[in-house]
Amino acid sequence: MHDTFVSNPSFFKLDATLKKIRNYWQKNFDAQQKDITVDQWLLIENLYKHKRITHNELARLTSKDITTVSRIIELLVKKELVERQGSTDDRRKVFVQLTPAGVNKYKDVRPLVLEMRKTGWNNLSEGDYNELTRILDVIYNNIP
Amino acid sequence: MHDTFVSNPSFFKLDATLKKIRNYWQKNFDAQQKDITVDQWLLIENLYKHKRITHNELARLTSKDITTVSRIIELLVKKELVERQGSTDDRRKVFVQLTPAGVNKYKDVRPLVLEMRKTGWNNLSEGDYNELTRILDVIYNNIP
DNA sequence: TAGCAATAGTTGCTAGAGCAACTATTTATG
DNA sequence: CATAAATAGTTGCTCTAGCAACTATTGCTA
Repeated sequence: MHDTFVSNPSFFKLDATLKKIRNYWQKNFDAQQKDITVDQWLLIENLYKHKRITHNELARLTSKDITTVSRIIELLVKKELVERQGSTDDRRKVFVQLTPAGVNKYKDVRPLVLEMRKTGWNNLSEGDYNELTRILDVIYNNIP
Repeated sequence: MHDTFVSNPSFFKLDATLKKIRNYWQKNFDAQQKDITVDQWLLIENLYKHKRITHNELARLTSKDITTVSRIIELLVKKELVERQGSTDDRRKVFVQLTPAGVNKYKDVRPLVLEMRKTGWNNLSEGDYNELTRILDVIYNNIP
């Protein structure tokens, strides 16, 4: 591993790519008046999958800070897409789940998301996808 | 390209990896009292390379919004690591360059950055690096 | 059982991201 | 030459990120 390799700012390329994706998603959300942000979507997606979970689990699933999750949930509650329910057996916990409107939002936005993912993966094979996954996993696990 | 492939949230993995890297960098900066953020570092690195450039060019080089660059520069000016100079031939432009203290900061932080990059690339080959670069480039260019 | 540590969540703070609206200047076009 | 269009940058706004400090509750342990 020679120096040019090490000094090459791969970090930057990751950041640039992610920003471009995020931007593209947000512009499409806005253009189709979906009235959500990309991160709000990520939470909705996870809530649809897991039905009823705590802030903590949601944070872990989304790789987000608990404080960030707390605030995004707050916005989603205001939009009446999500509701909170204090746990009865452990009164520290707060469960979160989609409202019927939240479920509708998921179903409404989902096709657009699939379409955008397809656009991103254009000209790439499943092997490429596996490679990317593998490399990112190694990097992730390299970092203490 | 079957559905599991398309629906797989690669976006999420990119985001998670980047956050982990960014976090690791920041923690090391803090632990060694470098007194900068990761994005402030990215600007310093670019200013060291390009000596004297405008906000606009800096934004393009770093894939950052001009407004964001403007604000980061402001913080760096407060820290006396960077100085601004209005252009004389085009009075809309503002040139930015490192102060001597800024150059010292670059030289002080640089070894730590190289070390951290090495950590991230542990167990990966130059081929992996090329693959990652290639795939991210394709994704980047797929997006309008 | 009393007291302390651990856990779940919230609030305050600083910083980065990006859009919209604005000023100031330069360039293009009539 | 005058006016419009384009460009560089700043400011205000909302949202996300993450740290520190805080409350409330639960679990552990002497």
